[in-house]
Amino acid sequence: MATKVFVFDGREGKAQADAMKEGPDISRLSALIGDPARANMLSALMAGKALTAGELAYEAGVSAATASGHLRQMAEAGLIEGVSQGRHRYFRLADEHVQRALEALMSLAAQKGHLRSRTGPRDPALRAARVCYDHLAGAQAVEIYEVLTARGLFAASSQGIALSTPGRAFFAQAGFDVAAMERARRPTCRACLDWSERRYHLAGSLGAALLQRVLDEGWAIRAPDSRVVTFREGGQGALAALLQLG
Amino acid sequence: MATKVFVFDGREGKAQADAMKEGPDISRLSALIGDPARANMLSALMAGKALTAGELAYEAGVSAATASGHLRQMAEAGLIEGVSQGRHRYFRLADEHVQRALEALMSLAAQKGHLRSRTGPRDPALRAARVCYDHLAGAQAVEIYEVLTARGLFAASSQGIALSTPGRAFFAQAGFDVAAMERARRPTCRACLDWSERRYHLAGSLGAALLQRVLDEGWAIRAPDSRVVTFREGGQGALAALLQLG
DNA sequence: GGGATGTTTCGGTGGCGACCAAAGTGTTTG
DNA sequence: CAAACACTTTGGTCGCCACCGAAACATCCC
Repeated sequence: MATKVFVFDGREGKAQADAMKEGPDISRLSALIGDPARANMLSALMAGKALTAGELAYEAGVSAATASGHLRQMAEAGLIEGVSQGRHRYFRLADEHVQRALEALMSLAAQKGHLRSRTGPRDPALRAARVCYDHLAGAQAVEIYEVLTARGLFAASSQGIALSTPGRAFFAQAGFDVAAMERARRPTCRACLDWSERRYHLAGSLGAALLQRVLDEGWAIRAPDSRVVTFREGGQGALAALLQLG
Repeated sequence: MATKVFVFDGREGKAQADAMKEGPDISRLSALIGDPARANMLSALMAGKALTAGELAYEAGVSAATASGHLRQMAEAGLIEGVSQGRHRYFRLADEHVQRALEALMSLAAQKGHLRSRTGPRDPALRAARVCYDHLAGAQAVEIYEVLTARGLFAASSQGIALSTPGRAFFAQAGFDVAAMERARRPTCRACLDWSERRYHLAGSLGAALLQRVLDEGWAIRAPDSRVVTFREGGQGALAALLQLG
């Protein structure tokens, strides 16, 4: 017993483990996400809409008191942000980093067979076209992204993807202020993994601008209490014409 | 009180929450990752090397008995895989999906200020060049990726990035069997977020082939007990010449 | 064979945290 | 102003899980 490598008495062990950590503290955030009630809240927030504390309590299946505690913890950890509005308090995911990490976890869980049920939203309208944060998602959005990609409008960049030279010209000609977008800090283009389709769609400031255009032009309207995007008669065609699809 | 929206009695709430889940069960895996001991083990495995149960127990700062239990749980959940070799049992991350999810969590934790200490590995040699799974990582790898990207060798694809037409020609001419890679199921190119640099480097079968070439040609050697890659005299230049850098 | 080393199983202990009810704070409505 | 509503805080209970020691396998080395 002379050469025992390390001793545990419940205290030294902990201290050593602490000293050993060098990377980011992955466990704190994961433990937060790991509670079923909190995970349900986060999943509900993945839709991109802000929800009240009461709605989140309902989603999680816990009492308002318990939910409040959970929300405080997640807000302190930087996973979510809450803004008070009257007697309600609205919560949303803090930023897209959180969204991306949750996406990765959901994708992993699905791939590992740890899924609780079917993939993605069951509502056909949701699968077809919906809002993801501030851009368009769903089968249509995936299709659009793939067609544009096949046309060579996006190039790989050190940050992910970016507009290629023809892409820059194309979107400028389509009426987007590409130059302003590329000056801003936010990435112009980002490939965002689609929740229901498991393929990519367009995000970033260009993706947001595209959704804005669709709504501004009245080609589609956003349902007030869901993230469904409903195209009006001719809206699809107008969007296809703008992007010169097929 | 006629229109009370929902009732909690502690049992209906739970049942309701279960029925409500539709997405993947994100909480199970997150709870596993959320324990500090398990998170330390996973962080240690992020280097890509297989480690024995004892080594992982030491990394986590827990007894061998406790570690064994943790490892069993993570293996059952599909996070890690263990192979017995003699009286040792070697564990590694199950696949690159796990790696990607952990990367996303580490990135998020770092960005949220939840880091326990400095970013990435402290060892300068590790920061410069190391192995990430089966490809090259570190400052050099990031630099290489950015130069190649700036030359337009990669294009955005529906799967992430892919070889552009000039890229395909370039690598074929450099002696890589590009056609075979693109026939295989594994993505030829993938942008992998670099642990220490926080920027992308090249992964996928092309990234693996590149590392293989570097090792085969004797331009660099892989240290036996770490993931450091040490370039020999002239190795850097030979690699730069192959890729026509600078 | 025997002894050292590595890993797992078993039994029992302890502590952390999720949970709710009830009371407290702030906001809207009548 | 009072009453209803939305949320948060407090106090206390309970269950789960990480943890260890000891013992049981398993494997290698001499």
